[in-house]
Amino acid sequence: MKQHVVKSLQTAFESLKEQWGIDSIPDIEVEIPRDEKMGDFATPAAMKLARILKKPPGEIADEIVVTLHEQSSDIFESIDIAGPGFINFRFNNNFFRNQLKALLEGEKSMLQSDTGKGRKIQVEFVSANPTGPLHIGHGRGAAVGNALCNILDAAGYEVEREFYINDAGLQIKLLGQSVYARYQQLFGNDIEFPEDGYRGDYIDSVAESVKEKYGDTYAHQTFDECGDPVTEFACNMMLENIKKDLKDFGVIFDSWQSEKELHEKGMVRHALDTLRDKGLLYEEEGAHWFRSTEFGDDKDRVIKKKDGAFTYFASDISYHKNKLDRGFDEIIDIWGADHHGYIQRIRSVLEAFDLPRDKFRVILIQMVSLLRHGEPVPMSKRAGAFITLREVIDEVGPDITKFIFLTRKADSHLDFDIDVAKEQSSENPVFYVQYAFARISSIFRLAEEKGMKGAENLNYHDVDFSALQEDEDMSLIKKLLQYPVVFEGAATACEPHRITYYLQELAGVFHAYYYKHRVLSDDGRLTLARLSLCRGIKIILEHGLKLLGVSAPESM
RNA sequence: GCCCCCGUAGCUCAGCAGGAUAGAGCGGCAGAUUCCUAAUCUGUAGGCCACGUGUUCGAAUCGCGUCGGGGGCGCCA
Repeated sequence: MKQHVVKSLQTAFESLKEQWGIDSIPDIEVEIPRDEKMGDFATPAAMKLARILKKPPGEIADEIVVTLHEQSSDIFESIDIAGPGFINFRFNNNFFRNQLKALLEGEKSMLQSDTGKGRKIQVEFVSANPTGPLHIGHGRGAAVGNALCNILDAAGYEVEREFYINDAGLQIKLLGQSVYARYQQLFGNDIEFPEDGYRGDYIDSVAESVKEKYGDTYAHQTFDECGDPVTEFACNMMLENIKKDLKDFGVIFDSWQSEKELHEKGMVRHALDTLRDKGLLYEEEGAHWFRSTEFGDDKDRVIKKKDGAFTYFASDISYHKNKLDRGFDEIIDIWGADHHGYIQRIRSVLEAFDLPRDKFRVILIQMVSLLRHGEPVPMSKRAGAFITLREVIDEVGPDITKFIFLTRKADSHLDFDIDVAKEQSSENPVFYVQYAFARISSIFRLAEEKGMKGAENLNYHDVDFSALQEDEDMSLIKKLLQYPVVFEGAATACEPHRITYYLQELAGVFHAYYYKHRVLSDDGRLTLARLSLCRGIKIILEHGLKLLGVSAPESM
C-alpha cells in the first residue's frame, strides 16, 4: 500500500528532475499521518526539497501535485497540500476493497516481506549463567528476543536463535563450590561455605541430587578431588532447568553454544592468534591486551591476566569470531542493560574481524521492577532472594507475561505488578486483543451453525466487496491494511513493541465496529462481504499474536 | 569523576531516525446490553512534553548545559 505512494512519487520526481535542474532526489519519506482525517499517507518531501531548490515548500508541493495528477492513476481519491507543505494522499474506497481482496486471496504473499532477502542473521539472547534459575529479567529478554526472531523470520531473514552458555570461569566454580559445601553438610561435614557462594534454596536441591546419584562417593573428598564432576553435574542440572523454563515460556532456541567448548576446541587461542597476526595484541605489565582503542573504545582491554588465565572477554572475542565464521551476515546481541559498557569493545572485536559497523546491533533490555500489591520485590541472585521466571509463569501464565513484556520499548524500565497482571485480568491488554480474535471466531462458528458452510474460507472471487459502504467498514479495512507497514517498521527498527501497539489499535477498531454493526444479517451480499472482512482481521490478529509468541484462542 | 538509559495526563507508558491542533490504556466523572461473547462500546475532564539555551521554515524529537531517577565504569562474570 505504501509502495503505491512511493512509486507514484518516484515517477513524478523523475519527470520533475530536469525541470528542477538536479540529478538526484533524496530518499522519499512516506508516513501514516497521526490523524486519519489528514489522509492515508503523507510525505514531507516538498519541505525537504525546499532547502535544495531554494523555493518555498508550497510552490514545490504544487508542482509535485500537478505532476501526480498528470499521471493517470485510478487509485487515489485525492492528493492535496496541507499545513506547511505536506502532500496528503487519500486512496479511494475501491482501492482499499481491492487490497483487502488481494490480502484474502493471497494471504501469505502479503504478509511476507523481503526486507531480509534471505540474509543470515543470528540473534543471541537470554544467555544466562547456569548458576541459578532464570529470573524475571531473563524472561523479558526471552520474550523480546523470541518476538524479534519471529519478526525477522517473517521479514525474510534466515534466523538462528542462540543461547550462549557461560559454563566456564569463576562463577561456575563458585556454583560448584556452593553445591559441594551443601553436599558435605548433608553428611554432617561442617564445611565452610564459600564467601561469594550462591545461597539460594536451589543449591540444596542440586546437592540432594548429587547425593541421589552418587551417594557418598564424594563425601570424604576435598573440592580439589571431586570439584570437576560435582561442578559439571550442577551446571548441567541448572542448564536443564533453564531449558525447561524457557520451553514452558514458549521460547525455543536453535543453538546452544558452550563457552567451555570454545576453550576446549582451541578456538579461543585461535581467535587471539588471528588478532595477534593483525598486530592488535600486545603485552604490558605481564598481561596481554587487545587494542580496542583502534576501533573507538575508551581503553584497551585485557584478554589474558597476569596469572595466565584468560578473561571473560577473551572467550567473547572467540565467540564473536565464531559467529562470523559461521557465515552470518548480521549479528544481534540482546543483553541486560547493565552490560552496555561492553558494546564498544565487542563492536571493536567485530570490526577487527572485518564485520561492517552496521551489521552488528545490540539491543539492551532494561530492568524489570517486580511489584506485588504495588510494593517492590527485592531481588538478589547471590542471596537467593528473588522471584524466578518459573514462579511468574506458574502464577501469571506465559501469554500475559510475554505480552506485558512486549508492551514497552526494550530499553525502557518496566514495572511488572504480579497482582495487576493476574487479578485484574479483565483490564489486561492481552485479553483485549485475544477477545477480538475470539469474537470473530464466534461469528464464524455461528455462521456455520446457520448453514453457511466454509464461512471462513469463502471463494473471495465471488464476494462483492463493494457492499462494504459504511465509514466503519472502511476504517476497519484501512486499519488492517496498515499492518504490513507496521510490521516492516518493527523489523527494520528491531522493535517488537510496535506490533503490540498496533494489535491493540486494531482490536479497538474492531470492538467498536462490532458494537455498531452486525456481520451476520439478512442481507446475504453484505454478510458475505463482512465475513470476508472479519476473516482479514482474524488473519492479521493471528499473525501478529504469533509473532509475539502469544496464543490466539478461538473462544474465551 | 567518566559513560549509558530515562524524565510526556493522577498512574503506567507510546510518539516510527525533526514535521501538521501531543496520543493510548488504567484510574475519575456521565452513559450504553430485547440484537453475532459487556473480557465490549460511547462521551467527558485532565499536559509550560523536567528546566534553560542553541540549530531552522518547523523541536517532545537534534546539540550544549542544569536538575531529578536508574544502571554501568576492575587483570570479576
